[in-house]
Amino acid sequence: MHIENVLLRPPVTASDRVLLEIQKAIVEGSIAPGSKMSEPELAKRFEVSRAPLREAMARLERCHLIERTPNAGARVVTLTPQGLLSLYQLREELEGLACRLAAENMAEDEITELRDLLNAHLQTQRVREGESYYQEAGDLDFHYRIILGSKNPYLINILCDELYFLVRMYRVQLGMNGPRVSRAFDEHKAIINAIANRDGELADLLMRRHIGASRQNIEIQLQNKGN
Amino acid sequence: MHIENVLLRPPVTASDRVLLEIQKAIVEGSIAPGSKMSEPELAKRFEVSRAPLREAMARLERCHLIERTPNAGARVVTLTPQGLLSLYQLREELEGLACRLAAENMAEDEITELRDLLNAHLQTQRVREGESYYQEAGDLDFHYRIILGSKNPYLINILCDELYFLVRMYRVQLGMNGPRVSRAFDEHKAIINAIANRDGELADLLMRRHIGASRQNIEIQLQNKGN
DNA sequence: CGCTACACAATTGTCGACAATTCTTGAGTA
DNA sequence: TACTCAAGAATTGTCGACAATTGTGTAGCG
Repeated sequence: MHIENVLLRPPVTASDRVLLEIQKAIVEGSIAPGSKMSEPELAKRFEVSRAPLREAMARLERCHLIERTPNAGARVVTLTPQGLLSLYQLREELEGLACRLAAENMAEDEITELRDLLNAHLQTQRVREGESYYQEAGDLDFHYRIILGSKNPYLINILCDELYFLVRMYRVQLGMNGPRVSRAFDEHKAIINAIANRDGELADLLMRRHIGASRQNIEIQLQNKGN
Repeated sequence: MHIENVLLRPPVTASDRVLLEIQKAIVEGSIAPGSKMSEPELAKRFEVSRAPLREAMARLERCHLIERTPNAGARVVTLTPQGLLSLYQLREELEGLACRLAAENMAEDEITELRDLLNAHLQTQRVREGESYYQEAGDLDFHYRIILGSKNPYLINILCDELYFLVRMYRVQLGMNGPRVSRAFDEHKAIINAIANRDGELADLLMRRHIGASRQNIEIQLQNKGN
């Protein structure tokens, strides 16, 4: 049920397929941060020509997973405290806006679905206590739906296609499975209520806090790792 | 003095050159909104192979100037009231954030330069009353510097590389040269003062208003055109 | 007359090879 | 020993041709 790629079509072309594979590899760290992305090497490894590979790399750059310099090649991004801060500053603002717009624009049945989703996640969460993947998937699902509910195509594009892979990369590589889980559920519930009441201002505020708390959580992990 | 492409390198490669040419053509309307972007045709017209052309088109999609569908090709975007609204909703939020961050992070000499810039524009504005190009360039220059002053790389990328070409496209194709010019200068001045006083909250608010006013201005033009 | 299905044309996606640029290595010199 | 510079190797950028897919027009059928 996890919405993997919102605006990205099902991998119809070879470039799409390679993109998904490399995205996964980078997010999960099996291609190490900072490592060089050699076109001949990757082309051979994923069994495609360099043409679709380069197309995929262009899209990897678009979602900030790699950095290219002309005539010199590309490297996987490295995770830094400053980068995390910059990313979450943006997320707070953008997802706050998304919430406000969702409170105005979401259809009633979309809100109902969102509620059902949260309940379903609460069930699986109790059963599979601590399995961080499901929890992460559930959280992303929740955020995705609200973002889509904003009905603002540019906002959707930026958050779902360009920023969220990096968010996932930070989470996955820092191993997010702390005690924040149950609190996050409560926060999600409050946000849904605000949206259902069409209180955009409150939904905005709650989402900003929610993301702010999430950032603090990750910052702690990052500092622990640094020491 | 007009900062054309902030993060885009000088056109070192053929793909870069073609990108700049097509960007200009689309923004200025010499390639009509909604028209089909035929790869063979464009490749011949701009005297490159299809490889760099496709790379350029990938980047055009990134800044929302064209829309691609796999195996079917690309079309130039069409300007709509909804699109304008979505775009400016985002801009308000993002440039507000940029202002707040700029108030925190801009160096003193950067602020001084910004002041000088505004004064210089005021001079040329008096001389060349009504020449909308300079006025538009001046306005963009102002916004660019503040965005850069935020020191948030993701924010800079989104605004300068992905959204601003569309903003320009709306302005240029709707012929923005109304009576808003002098008011805009005053608003710019107030924003600079807030930044210089390190009052991020006020700078944020003023920028949101400034952009909101700009949106209303364009909306009027768009409605006039619709009738 | 309208609809479906097939074949053809045109366009997009992919491939392998060549050109241009950058990185590396090692010789030479101060 | 440290530095400069040049030649070689490797990588990226570009090209032209082929494969795969989509759109179109036409013929056939209901």
